[in-house]
Amino acid sequence: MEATTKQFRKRNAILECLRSTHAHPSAEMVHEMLRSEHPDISLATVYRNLTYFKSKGLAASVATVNGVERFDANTEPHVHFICANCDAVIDLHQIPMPRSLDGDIQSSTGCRVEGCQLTYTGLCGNCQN
Amino acid sequence: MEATTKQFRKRNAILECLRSTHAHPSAEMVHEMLRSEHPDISLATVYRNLTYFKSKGLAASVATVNGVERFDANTEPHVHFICANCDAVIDLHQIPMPRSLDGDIQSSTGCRVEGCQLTYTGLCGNCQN
DNA sequence: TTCGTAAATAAGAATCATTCACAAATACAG
DNA sequence: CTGTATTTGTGAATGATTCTTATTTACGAA
Repeated sequence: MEATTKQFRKRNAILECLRSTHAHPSAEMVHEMLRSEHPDISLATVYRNLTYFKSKGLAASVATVNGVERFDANTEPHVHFICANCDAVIDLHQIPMPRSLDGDIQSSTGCRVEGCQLTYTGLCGNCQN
Repeated sequence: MEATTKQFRKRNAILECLRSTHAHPSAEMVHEMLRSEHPDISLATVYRNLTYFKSKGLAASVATVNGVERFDANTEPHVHFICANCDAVIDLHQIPMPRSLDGDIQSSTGCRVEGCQLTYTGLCGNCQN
């Protein structure tokens, strides 16, 4: 059975947790989410595996909010909105990534563009009262 | 005379330092730059005043590179390039801020857009070897 | 000037997120 | 079953940033 063989290997649990949410959790949040099912999981294990997933292209860090890194299992580049009040990180799938000027950047500055991050800030619906 | 009255008030020195560069320095870098002229300046003073300048709209933090906050005295929103190798933060004045879809974001998600950060990553000219 | 008060600072301790070191537990090949 | 490589928990270490406190400096009023 699947279930019995993964008494161990919390790595899977961490990735599944990341994949199960669109909240772009921090390491701390992932740890908290897993504590009910894996009461003995260590915060270091969460950090260790998040770093590992990043290196394998299975996860990405999408922002640093108040000094805390936020992760996403969706590694397709996409745009985010960050609420200045509640620190929510929200996907904005409807906004395109502005990559059409990469060539201009290269020719005018010599910089070779490999990635791009577009992040809007403001107040989310809930925090506008 | 101006010069004599500012034997003290390192606050001015910090702001002038920030205004004199386009390197988007970290607090540590500002501290380092000022140490020749103000040998006794404290790192806490640099942090304190950078926070103060942000609150007064005289400076902005433009990015977090490897966990380190980077500052700019140019508070006009503009686009940046961050070199993945040398951590340089470079202005890209030729790229426009993508703000034309703010209304779409508001209507489709309820999020009220107040700011925006567009950051490209890759290798700067020097680091391409 | 001299005093009193408010603002700014230095120094170092405290905090917080993240990483590291290492020993114990687990997986897995032979 | 045995030996080796991987994964993990624990707690210590690190590094950036903030806080505390006493000191210094600025500056207005008497």
